[in-house]
Amino acid sequence: MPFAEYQHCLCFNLRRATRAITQYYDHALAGSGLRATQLPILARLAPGPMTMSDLAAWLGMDRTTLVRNLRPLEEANYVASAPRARGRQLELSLTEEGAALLRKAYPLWKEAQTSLTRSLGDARWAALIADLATAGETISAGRN
Amino acid sequence: MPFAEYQHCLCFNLRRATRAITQYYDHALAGSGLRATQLPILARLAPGPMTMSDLAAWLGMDRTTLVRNLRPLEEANYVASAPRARGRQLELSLTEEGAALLRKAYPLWKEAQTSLTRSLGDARWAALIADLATAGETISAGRN
DNA sequence: TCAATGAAAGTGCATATGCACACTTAACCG
DNA sequence: CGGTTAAGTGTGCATATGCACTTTCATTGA
Repeated sequence: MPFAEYQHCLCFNLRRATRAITQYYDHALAGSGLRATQLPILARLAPGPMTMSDLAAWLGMDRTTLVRNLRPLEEANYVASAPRARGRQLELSLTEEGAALLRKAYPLWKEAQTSLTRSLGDARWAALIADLATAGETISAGRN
Repeated sequence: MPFAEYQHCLCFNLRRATRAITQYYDHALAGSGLRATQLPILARLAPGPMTMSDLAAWLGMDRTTLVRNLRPLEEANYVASAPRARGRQLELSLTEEGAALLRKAYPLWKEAQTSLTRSLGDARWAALIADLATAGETISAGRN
């Protein structure tokens, strides 16, 4: 009976850890009105506008997922979208409210980030993230 | 301007990697009719029945999330639920169809697992998963 | 010029996730 | 015996995720 082997599923173990850590950041950010999943979107737009497709590629998520994830951010006026000259491209930009929210969330995020970093130490976290990136590149290379 | 710091958010990097790896397993399992998220549920029930709460705790997910995740599995008759004598407890068990599906999915899962394992090697994956478990325990300990 | 092509964005569907809250019932207690 | 408490489960809401398919529009080519 090979069922015990499923317990070592890398996908499952990763998802379980990600659930726990996402909750941790969500609780830390609770007072800010931002979720852990929304913060990277705003942060990536802070240096300057981007198109929808480029932002989705950078975030490593399906383009159509980003369409929905942006909706509450646009309704709250944290992100603005405007058509660009070329083709149907949309230019997404951070509004002043969005920038203000990022500044407000920063200490909450920083506290969670620092505290979680301490659990393993900088070096091991860096290695872990680098390893995950390596694995991610390996499997996307396999699609070519 | 501290916005560049957000790029190193552990939560974001974990979530991005998890998205990629979940897709990888989902594609590998495509022919089986099972998703990467459903496989651990069936696998955990294979050795014997469990209650809803115990299963949710083992999976490390919110109990109410499990209620929904079980719905398609019950409708497809892979999992059966029956009330138990004590309290309102529900006893969840794998049906014969569920067990058959697990057997069918095994080679597909095994191929994905083996292939992904090769990307870093056994040792580094084991260390990575162990580190994530350590971090997870640290942050849940902080809630007491 | 106009049809074909291709790029960019959006929709419908199904599942995944967790919080706040409600419901049900067994056990416990006066 | 009746009221309270605690445990176990389910619902409503909002967001997260990706696939198949559609829509829109600029560019390319005959």
